[in-house]
Amino acid sequence: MAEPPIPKVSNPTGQGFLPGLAIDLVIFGFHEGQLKVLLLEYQNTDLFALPGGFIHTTENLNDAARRILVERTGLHDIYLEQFYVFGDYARYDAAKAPMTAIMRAKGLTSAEDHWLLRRFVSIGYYALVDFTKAIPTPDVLSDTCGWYDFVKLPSLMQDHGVMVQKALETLRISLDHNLISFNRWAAPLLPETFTMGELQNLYETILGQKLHRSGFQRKILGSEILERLEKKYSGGAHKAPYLYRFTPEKARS
Amino acid sequence: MAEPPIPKVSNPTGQGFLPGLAIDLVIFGFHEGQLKVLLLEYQNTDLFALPGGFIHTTENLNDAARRILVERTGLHDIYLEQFYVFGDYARYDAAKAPMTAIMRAKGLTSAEDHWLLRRFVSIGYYALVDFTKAIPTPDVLSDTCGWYDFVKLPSLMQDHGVMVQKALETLRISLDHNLISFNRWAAPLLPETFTMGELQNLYETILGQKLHRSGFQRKILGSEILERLEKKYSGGAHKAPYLYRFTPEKARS
DNA sequence: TATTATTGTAACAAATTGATACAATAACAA
DNA sequence: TTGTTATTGTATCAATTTGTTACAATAATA
Repeated sequence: MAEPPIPKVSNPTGQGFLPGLAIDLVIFGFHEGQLKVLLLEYQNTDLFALPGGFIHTTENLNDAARRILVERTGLHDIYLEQFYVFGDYARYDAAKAPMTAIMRAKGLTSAEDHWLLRRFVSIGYYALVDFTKAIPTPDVLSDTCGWYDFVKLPSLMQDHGVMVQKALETLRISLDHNLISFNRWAAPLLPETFTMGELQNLYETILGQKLHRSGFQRKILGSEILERLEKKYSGGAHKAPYLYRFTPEKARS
Repeated sequence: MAEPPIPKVSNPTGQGFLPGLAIDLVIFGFHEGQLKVLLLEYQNTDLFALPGGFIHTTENLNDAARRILVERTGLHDIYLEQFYVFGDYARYDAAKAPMTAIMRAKGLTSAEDHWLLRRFVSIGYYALVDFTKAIPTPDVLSDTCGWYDFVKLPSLMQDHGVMVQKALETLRISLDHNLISFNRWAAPLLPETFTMGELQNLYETILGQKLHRSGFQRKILGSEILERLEKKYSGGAHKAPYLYRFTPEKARS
């Protein structure tokens, strides 16, 4: 984040950006059994899209992903991970109509050779946060920026639907591996301390299937990523569950 | 592979290519317990490098990877898979010296603003073949193109060493999943029919560790990817092993 | 007809996972 | 106080998978 963001609207030649290369973000949101995806709507269009953007000419790719997240959604300090590059030529044609509409809505000339209408290869990054803690704000290009239920996503621009699917596959495969990273930043998936039930609910929501309570507890406790704290008196008419927290980095082997 | 390859040497502006975007290939070669990597040496330099190249403006990314493989190594019909995008800005500086040397060796002007000296983001693809069946031929840019033992790789240009490491990690994690794909093309890792021992040797070489014979057999037979054929009379003073082949696609569930 | 090397598989132990059961409570209601 | 209820932590046992060892089968060769 070395450079100030270049206002995109007043950048008719795409100067300062790596040409032909974009980043798109699939930000999954979780809370109490719900899975959502962060989408934005371009002004005066009916198009839903993933937040995306371009890479500054002197910027690391991973830094660009983080910057784009901030600029387009207002969210910051979120753990992002690469998952795939989308580079079919057919993306180009698929992008023309929606991009022209977006530009027209913005009052931009949609000259045939405008840089935004050229072919782009897009690098996909994904993240997972608590959507009640990550309140997005639309940027200057977007009407809205908000959370949409995964089970009833609106249809998305271009190949963004494919991106979401591929990101979810990656997330499911690597949930164990990335859980702590996802949780260490702003908008963590779980509060500082949480119950085993809350953690299991997170797993079940992401994986889209029920897990056996006993086996889950055994697996998680066996992995030694958790530290048990005092009990939580929830007010419910039942035994109070223990609270846990992720073992601080320094204390792990 | 719609377009004829553009001779790179006589392309002083990089026309016809997506700017700033490259593909680099980590081609692993296996044979009888040895693991190798395909490297090339640029003319009149001491630089070893991964085969790489650029993407035509109307070409699918995955097609570009296959074309680059053919153009730079002469190998064709090999299953390639994306594994990571290398996009740190520091790659830029790291590339300057070697690229200048390569260009000078080629008699090219190394003007500061030459397109090859600009910043590139590189998409990594990897593959796994039998290096005795995949005989590479150097292209017009390279002195040599050949197989190098993984355990004593020469030091590589720019961040190509990091790429090899990352590719191997990916290969190890997804060997089960991609084995049949790697084997279905030219230069398959195993002959049409092979013994269980040969398959186990492949696994041990890629994973870099010994596996228990009994357990390996159980796992592989249990996965039902193999069909047992007649025995192989090897000439050795011992019981003849069965031959196997991968179950043809159509016969699998 | 032994000998040797290697293979296929059985056999058993050890470890992991799946399923069920049950004791231990917080809160609440009688 | 004393049930009642819901939920948690864990024990228990079964089922499955994995790790290890053992052994019979058997080509080539001496």
